Amino acid sequence: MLTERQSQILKLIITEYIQSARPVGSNLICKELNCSSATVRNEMASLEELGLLEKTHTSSGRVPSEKGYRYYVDHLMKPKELNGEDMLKLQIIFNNHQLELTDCLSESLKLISDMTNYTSIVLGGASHDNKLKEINVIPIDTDNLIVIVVTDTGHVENKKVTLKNVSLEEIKKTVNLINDLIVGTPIDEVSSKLEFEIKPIIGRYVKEHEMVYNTFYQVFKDFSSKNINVVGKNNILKQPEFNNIEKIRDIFGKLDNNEEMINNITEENNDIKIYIGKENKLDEEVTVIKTKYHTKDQEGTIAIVGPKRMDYDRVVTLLEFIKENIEK
Amino acid sequence: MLTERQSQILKLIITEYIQSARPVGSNLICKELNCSSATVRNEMASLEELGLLEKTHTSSGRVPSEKGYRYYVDHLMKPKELNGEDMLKLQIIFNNHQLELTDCLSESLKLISDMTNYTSIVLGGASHDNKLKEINVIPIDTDNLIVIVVTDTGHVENKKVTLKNVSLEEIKKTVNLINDLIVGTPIDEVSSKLEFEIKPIIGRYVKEHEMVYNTFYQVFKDFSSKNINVVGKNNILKQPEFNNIEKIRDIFGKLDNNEEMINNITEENNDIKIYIGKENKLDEEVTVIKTKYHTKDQEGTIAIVGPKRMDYDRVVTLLEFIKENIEK
DNA sequence: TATTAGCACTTGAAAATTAGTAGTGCTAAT
DNA sequence: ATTAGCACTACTAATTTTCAAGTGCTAATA
Repeated sequence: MLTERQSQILKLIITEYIQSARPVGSNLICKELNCSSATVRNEMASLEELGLLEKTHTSSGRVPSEKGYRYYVDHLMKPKELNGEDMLKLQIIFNNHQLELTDCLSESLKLISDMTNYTSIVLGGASHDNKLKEINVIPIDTDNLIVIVVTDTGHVENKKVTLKNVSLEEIKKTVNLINDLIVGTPIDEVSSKLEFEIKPIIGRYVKEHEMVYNTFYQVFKDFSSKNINVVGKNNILKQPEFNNIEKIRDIFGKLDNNEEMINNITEENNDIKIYIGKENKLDEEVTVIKTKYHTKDQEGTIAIVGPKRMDYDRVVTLLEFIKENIEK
Repeated sequence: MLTERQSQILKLIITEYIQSARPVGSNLICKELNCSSATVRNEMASLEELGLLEKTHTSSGRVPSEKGYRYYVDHLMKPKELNGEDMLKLQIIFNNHQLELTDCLSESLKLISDMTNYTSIVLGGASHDNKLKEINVIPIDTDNLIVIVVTDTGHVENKKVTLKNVSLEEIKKTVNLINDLIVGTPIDEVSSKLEFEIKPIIGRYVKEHEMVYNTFYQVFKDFSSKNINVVGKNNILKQPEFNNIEKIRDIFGKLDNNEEMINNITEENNDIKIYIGKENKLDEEVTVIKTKYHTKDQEGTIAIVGPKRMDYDRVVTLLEFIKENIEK
């Protein structure tokens, strides 16, 4: 456990470093406390001993270690009041009822991204209790048709499919079967229902049943897959830690790899969670702050990615605010 | 007009510079020609006089000027045979008939982007002679419904709209009217037909006709707007001309600004056009090679963006190949 | 016992110097 | 018309110098 003064010093160093990005020396700290720089140096040495601070070289000021950030986040940081101006801008987005939820999220995270110069991610998908409302087919020509799938929350997905040698009538039959038998089913159970309830039946009615089944199966599979939106990628270039091409290429490569992102960013926890450096799966150089959100329509993850030297309390407050606002 | 030897030298310098990215000296050239470096130097001086070459400093080798590239492109470059391996990879994409045209384009340009380390852009929109096939509404709850618009080529767009105090019956009436009166209309004439043929009529049937009209008007307006896809943005980071953060920020900022991109990239010419440096509206530092494509479903622009020191003949050949393949 | 003044020492960053090299233009000879 | 030869230029990379920021330790102090 840290003494009161050690806590103060650690906190000062971290907040200072967060905004200056330069190692913090004892002189700066001792002005804030009523003691000499020598005293501060002694304390700094202890904090370094504890693994909470680091030096960049023997005679440099101190920089927080990952453990230091972790301690700050767990014990020292106190939630910041949301700046009135920021709140106002966000509220304007939330109050625009024209916007669909996903757009609303993207817009507000874009705003946050611009305000903070971090990168945001919106990862969304149909909610688990989203139910199939209806499916519909529209023939285009003899071989091609559009399948449209609608959920009870108004999410629509469409796909153009090619079905050769299958009569429109057979397709309509299949569609009717689906509409009769599995409408109302939660979207992520549709695939199995399709397999166990529809597949055995259409064999009797439909000549090319294997092909038809596969087509619909594919449509639903695409439907339930997640979508991802990475917002304000360029803002991160303003961070001094991304000042060389190697790092930029590296992080941009990762941010652009949707599959990897979905795997690494998806969050199952409903609280705001903070993953510092090695704690996150995306990149050792960054911190990811994220949370799961869910509304009646939809659920997913919103995340902010920035350098470890991140304005933790501000980001947490902003994410909390967004989460609250979209969930109602 | 250049002498034969001047042409040779200019061409050698440009091709060499394109692949080395370093100023080209007289020694390198004289080995290719049967003459001394001094002779080459004299010729280089003339070419510089003509504005086709430049020096980076008094005693440096030569670098092509924009005018030099232009001369190369207009007079010196001869179309390259498409490399067998490249062609094979592209053909695999084109032969995958599962893919919709837009995806096919995006995939092949992604491939080109990875092969060349330039950035590609697919700018697409419904073709002018795309026709409205049908519209459809699906009610979600009392206030919300989904409008689905389908064209004869299988392009589908949907939008969730909120219509308070409007009965489902009234909406259905409007939909039927649209389906009766303007199905078959080219998509970019729909808006005006909506205004002059539907608007006057629904006033009689529908109580909140103003609101209903506006809703549908908005849906079609969204539908006909263009979409843009910038592919392989990160590859351009491998180009030595983008080796400082400023330039990266600058070009990425531009590439991310969709509106600006649509304005600056859209090409109306059916040939492959080359815009070098100041000739293009996107960025002085780059060259844009682009062409308009049109298939029966769709038309738009495909473009490649790279440094002025671009592998012109290769890119032209690749673009030509893609254009040919998608247009059939 | 905790704090602090003071000083020697370390290191990196920036500026200045040096050395080397790739290339030029010009002149005079072929 | 071409070319050998040479003086000259300016960049690049390496090295050195200078400077400031900051440390750790010791000894004095409250």
